[in-house]
Amino acid sequence: MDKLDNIIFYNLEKTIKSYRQFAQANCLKAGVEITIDQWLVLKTIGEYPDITQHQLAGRIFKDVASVTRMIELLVTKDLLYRKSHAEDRRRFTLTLSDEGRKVLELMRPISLSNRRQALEGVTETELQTVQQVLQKILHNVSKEVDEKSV
Amino acid sequence: MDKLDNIIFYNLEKTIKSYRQFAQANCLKAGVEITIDQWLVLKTIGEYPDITQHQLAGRIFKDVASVTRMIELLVTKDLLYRKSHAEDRRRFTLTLSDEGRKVLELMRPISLSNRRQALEGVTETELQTVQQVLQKILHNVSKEVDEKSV
DNA sequence: TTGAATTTATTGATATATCAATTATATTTG
DNA sequence: CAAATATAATTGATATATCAATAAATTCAA
Repeated sequence: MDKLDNIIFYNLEKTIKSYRQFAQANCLKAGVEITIDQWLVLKTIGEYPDITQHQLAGRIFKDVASVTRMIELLVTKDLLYRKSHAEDRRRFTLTLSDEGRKVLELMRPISLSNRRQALEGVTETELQTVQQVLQKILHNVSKEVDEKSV
Repeated sequence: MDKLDNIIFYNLEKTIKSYRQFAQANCLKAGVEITIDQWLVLKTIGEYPDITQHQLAGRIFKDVASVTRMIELLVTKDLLYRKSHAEDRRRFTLTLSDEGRKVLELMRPISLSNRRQALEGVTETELQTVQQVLQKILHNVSKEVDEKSV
């Protein structure tokens, strides 16, 4: 009853880790030298060109400290430029380099195919249920900001 | 269409990370000084007293290297004993200390309550669907050992 | 408009993740 | 049985996770 295998969160972790390994292996196979996490950063910057590192961290559920270091790495790899922000000198403007955009292009079909393969045999209805349940859990575990102020 | 928010794996990660933070915070609140991962190790050793580190790593989807280091830490914290295995000198016998068992006891109600809170409003049917989908995904992304040998 | 509070980001310390190389012991096989 | 192979675990290197402390710039408020 209390066994790990029956615990949904355990299975969630197991699944997501397996998927990550699968996805990572497919990137390498396709010759893209980038981690899934680094891809997430690039992709998010692509979607939100004027994002702060703080917001970025929130989007990809990482710590700002991790984001700082990932960005350093991506800059070193010449996938990303970072320059001081024009209006707010605390911030940085993050811009994809040509190389960075190329990587995103290369990754698009790969990530599509990864997802398609992983979801083979899963119906649209099932998928919706999963998304709903995830939403509920997310809501349940998010800090109830003012539970006591009621 | 291609936006991160629509990707189920992105939402899986988001949910599991939020749950982890929630669970970790509740442990600390209850005064248990242990990470969720360390708890997983202890719990697994409790369930499988004669497990090898290699098997343990498999069970908790971690690398053997990570397991080595986590065990070192748990031994340092006096939650775990490690002694050479009687029959196979490559191995170690891992045994929970009294303190380790106490931590597991303390954690039981906490993890139950964590899960109950997190799953509030999720029906049994939904839960089953999720488990099914996870199983399918897991199957899809697991190495197809002999795809080509057909 | 100055001083306090807030925001943005970095850095240090420690834990975990992952890969590759290595060591020690066991097992298999020629 | 000795040599080759396999298994169990460790170690080093590098990436990421998380917390706390700090620094710099901005905003707010008295």
